[in-house]
Amino acid sequence: MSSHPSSSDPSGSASGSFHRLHPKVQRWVWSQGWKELRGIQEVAIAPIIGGTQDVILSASTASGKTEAAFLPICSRLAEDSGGSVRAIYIGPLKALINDQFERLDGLCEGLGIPVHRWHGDVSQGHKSRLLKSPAGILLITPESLEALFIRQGSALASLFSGLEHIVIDELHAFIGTERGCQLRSLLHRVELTLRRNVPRVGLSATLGDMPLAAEFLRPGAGEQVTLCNADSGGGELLLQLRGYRKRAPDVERLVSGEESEEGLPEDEHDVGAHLFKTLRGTHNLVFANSRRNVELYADLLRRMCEQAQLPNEFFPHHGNLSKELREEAEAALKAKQRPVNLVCTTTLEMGIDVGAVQSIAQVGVPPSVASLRQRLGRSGRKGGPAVLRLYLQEAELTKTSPLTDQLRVRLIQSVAMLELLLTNWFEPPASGAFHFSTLVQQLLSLIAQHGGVKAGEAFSALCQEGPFARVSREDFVHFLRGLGQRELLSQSSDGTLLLGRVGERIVNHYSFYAAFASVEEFRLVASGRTLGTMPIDQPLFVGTYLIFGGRRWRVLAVQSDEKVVELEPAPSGRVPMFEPASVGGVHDRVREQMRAVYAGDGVPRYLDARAQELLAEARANFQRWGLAERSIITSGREVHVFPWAGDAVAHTLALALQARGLSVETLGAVLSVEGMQSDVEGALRALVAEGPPRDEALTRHVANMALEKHDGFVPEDLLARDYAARYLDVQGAWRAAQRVLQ
DNA sequence: GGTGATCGTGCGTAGA
Repeated sequence: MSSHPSSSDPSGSASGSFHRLHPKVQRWVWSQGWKELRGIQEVAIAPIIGGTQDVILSASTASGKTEAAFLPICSRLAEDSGGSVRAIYIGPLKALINDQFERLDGLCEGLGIPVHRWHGDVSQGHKSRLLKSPAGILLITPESLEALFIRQGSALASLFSGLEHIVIDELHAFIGTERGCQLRSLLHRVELTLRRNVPRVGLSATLGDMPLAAEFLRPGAGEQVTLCNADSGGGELLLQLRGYRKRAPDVERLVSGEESEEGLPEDEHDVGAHLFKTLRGTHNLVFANSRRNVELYADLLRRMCEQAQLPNEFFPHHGNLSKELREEAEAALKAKQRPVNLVCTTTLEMGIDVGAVQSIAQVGVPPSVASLRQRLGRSGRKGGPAVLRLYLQEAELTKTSPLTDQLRVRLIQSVAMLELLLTNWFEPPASGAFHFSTLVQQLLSLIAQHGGVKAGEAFSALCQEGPFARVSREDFVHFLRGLGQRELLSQSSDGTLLLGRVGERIVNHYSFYAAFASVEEFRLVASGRTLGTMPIDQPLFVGTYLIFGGRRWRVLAVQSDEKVVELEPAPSGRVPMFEPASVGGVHDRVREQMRAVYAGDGVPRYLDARAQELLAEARANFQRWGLAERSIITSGREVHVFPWAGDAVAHTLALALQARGLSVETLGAVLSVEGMQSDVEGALRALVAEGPPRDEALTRHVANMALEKHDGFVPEDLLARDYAARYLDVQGAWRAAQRVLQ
């Protein structure tokens, strides 16, 4: 082992937890040349090394959270790590597992602790070796753990017999999702199999609501979870919001399919020109909201490099690009040997470490304050300020401009979100769903694991004590009957639940292991090289142009059976015509803040001159329509209702008006209703008088409620309840109706 | 003069 620096010995650190680590682990720390343990590593030792507590480690990106969890865990395993798998690490991404495997292997090698990784890209040979002589640490995805339950159900108890720790990385990515629900169920089923609890450690960078995260980590006993928080606190933030005017679309040009000389409208050029000027020569991330915009800007910026006779510095990065193209881009950014900018979707919000970047650019309305915060965390490490530039386009106004353009809702929503970001508020994760789709999966998986289960046992394992605690016994019986009718289940003469004909088929296909739904995608190939995949929902013709991988292509052939599109390089690409006002579920707080921005007169210092103009226009139009005093206005044949509340309230209100025979369109912040204002007011008054509407009265008007993977098997009434819990807010809508009428 | 509405994650086995 290497030298022991005496003056800056890690054992000299303040709280002195270092000495509790195993001597070999201490030696590894010295060998790394670390002067001291990081804050989170220091505080994590005591609660984890005891081997009995559930722990959440919350600290910023690249703060050494993995080591914080595994220095104490490895200390416990250093003398003996055999007999069975002794610690499980669960990661949301294969790439993250590969990263952590490299890091952990270095630590564990000298300790004689075997480290195994297990996911879809790991060879059968490695997997069978672990099954033959299980030991040490297992790094695995939730899906592969699911596969273990189904394929190795009877061997699981011995495989995990001596399990002492379960570590969950990127905990926040699981909270409130189908995948997170699946994970909770799997963790619970591990403990049922072993007939004892196994301490859990959750790792995360951004956990706003710690009690909620703790309850997710250990359902029913969240208050007993030890919270270790070592965030350095908010550093300096440099912020700018840049406004742009977008010309009204030239219909003639759009109809004829003709494009401006450079193939793009000038508006994108303005944003692109500023991005090019400010970012080139350094390392930055550009978040562009959709894969389509990522491709658009990556292509534009690459061509600007060409024009300036520079080597390309801009690369696209999104989930449909092939692994090779993504890894090339990530490696180039991480290496920092030459200037590299990645134009990306949410792919670079979390996960693998690409190192700190100079700045973050956000093009278009951010999806949420929470994701903005996460994105910001990628810049300004090592003491420097975090830099965020937000680019926003608003349409040039004409006599017929729609109300949302007149009110500059994109700009105002972005200002509202930045204001909330500055007060340190961000959206809590979704909660309240029943997750019936994942209950289908977990029930079938439980049956496959044991070869069959009694209904009472299944209810107790999954609902009573498991993650589906909100499902009553009565509902469960109804649910089982529905699955029986659809041949997912059958029942033996002694009442044991078995897989039915359909159940057998879906469980035995590998696509069963994931809890989330996926769309059918085409593979894009150019001269034998796979560029990536793309969901294609409309017919593609030979000769069609498209942009992908940051370049322009022409379709040569479409092979529908093989789901392959063959491409050749092309000089021009199609451009999107419209940009949605916002994406995803906007929170109540954001819309309340928007109203405050409209009604106020302060001008945030981070607005550039054009953005200030647009803000002034928005406020003038807000006043002109009298929206400070009222929330219903009539324009032409449309009545506009402003509930100043989030998407759940707006959606509920729209359904309630539809239930009264009105034709309603939801445009984010505004509901547009066809008809007379008096009719709309009458409907709202009736709604207020009758009290909060019942779910069933509203979901009747929803065309498609089956949105999750196995929803098609769930009885209609249960599905409606799940839909209402996820997407509606009846109390909020009732209060909003009262406010609107005031 | 008026469309369209996000992103991302994952996978076993047999047989050639």
